[in-house]
Amino acid sequence: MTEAAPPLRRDAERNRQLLLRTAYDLMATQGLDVSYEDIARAAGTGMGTIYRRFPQRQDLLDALFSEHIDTVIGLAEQASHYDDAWAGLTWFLERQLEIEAQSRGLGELLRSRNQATALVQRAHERMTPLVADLVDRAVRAGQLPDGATPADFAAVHVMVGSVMDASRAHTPGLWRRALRIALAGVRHADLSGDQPDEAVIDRFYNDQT
Amino acid sequence: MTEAAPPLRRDAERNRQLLLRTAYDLMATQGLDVSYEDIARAAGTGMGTIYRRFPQRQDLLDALFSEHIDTVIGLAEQASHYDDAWAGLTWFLERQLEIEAQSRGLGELLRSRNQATALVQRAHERMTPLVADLVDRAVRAGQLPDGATPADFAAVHVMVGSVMDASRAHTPGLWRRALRIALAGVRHADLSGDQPDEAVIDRFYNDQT
DNA sequence: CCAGAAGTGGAAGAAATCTTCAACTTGGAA
DNA sequence: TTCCAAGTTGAAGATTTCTTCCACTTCTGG
Repeated sequence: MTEAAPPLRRDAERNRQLLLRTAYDLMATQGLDVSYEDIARAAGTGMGTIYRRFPQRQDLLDALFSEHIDTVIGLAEQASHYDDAWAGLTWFLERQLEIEAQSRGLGELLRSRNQATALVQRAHERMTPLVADLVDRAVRAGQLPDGATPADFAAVHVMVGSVMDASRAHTPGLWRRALRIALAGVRHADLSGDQPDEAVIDRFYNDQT
Repeated sequence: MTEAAPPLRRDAERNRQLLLRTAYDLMATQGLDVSYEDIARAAGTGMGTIYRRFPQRQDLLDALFSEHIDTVIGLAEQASHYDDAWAGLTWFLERQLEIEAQSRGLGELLRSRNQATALVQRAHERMTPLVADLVDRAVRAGQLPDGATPADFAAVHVMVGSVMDASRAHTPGLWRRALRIALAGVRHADLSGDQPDEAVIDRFYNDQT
């Protein structure tokens, strides 16, 4: 498999952590597209240091967000164990969006306005079946209208996220209201026509634009 | 007031039209951030020509989109004359989004993911009171729950737009389903808590990020 | 304490856009 | 037909961000 990387020198490891913390903070408020120069300056290191440690932006994103993404996957797993499928769905969406509300960067990653990393792709592969099962059960239990699909919940996710992005700076809680609207919507809308298939979800979260 | 600009020479006017058509087409598929170089190349002119005619990007956007924006304002006015307020609201949103579906650039402008021009600002100033009146009437008629606000419709607009952006390339009609969801949502959600005031709308559409 | 491997800094090259401008071309009034 | 104001072109400078590289510094094992 992959070679075990030799451990970093003490000072190098300290710098690595410093860069990660700094990058995380900057991305929490400014989104994923913070320049390496800004991160290095804020961390007080040179450009060379961040490039040596994270040659590809991908490497930085993975290091920054993989555990958060695992957390979200964990939420989906927890939700899938709910007896009440609708309760599971709403609980999961709300938790996931709360996490995204903490960090603009993480939100962008999970909703992939920008770079869809392998990390995120795997996360969606794991979560989609879980959500699909919940949707299925909710439909059978009469909690959702016939024709509701997992793609509708991807849409809810993206929709609420867009409100979050547009209002984060001035009305941080507004996304909860949007979530109430969107969730009430999937329950009450007529979703019988032309259901989007599951492939739509992938494309949805991989908007290369 | 402003001096009447002398009319352009025939060939210059031809070039101007050519640039406008080219820019419109490019922005319809790629969004507002097309480079001047791309536009000039596609139109077959030099860089200097586009800069001479539209020194600020603002000038180009105004020339490109002002009539479309007037069209949308006209839709809001028509809608405001509906006796059935709910029918007016849904008709307006659907028409507006159909127009945005034709052109990614126009959608970005109307939802101001990017530059909020004076043009768009004025448009919102004109449309907001009209929508507010419709929402008011719909609430009084029992077509919308107490607590529904104009800002909720701004949210619906942005939400459906985000689905449109994420799916335009592969599932062009998906936004209609999202619109059904969002509209069913505002009718059925509990909107009694902490209403966003109207100032939220402006900020919403002026996301400076 | 020392040698050398590991790590660092920041200037400099590369690439992509934006913007200007001086030499050249063209339309149209007289 | 002539002339010149208006218009055009595309190369070149300015900016911004990305990326590399090497002289210099700092750890750490022996």
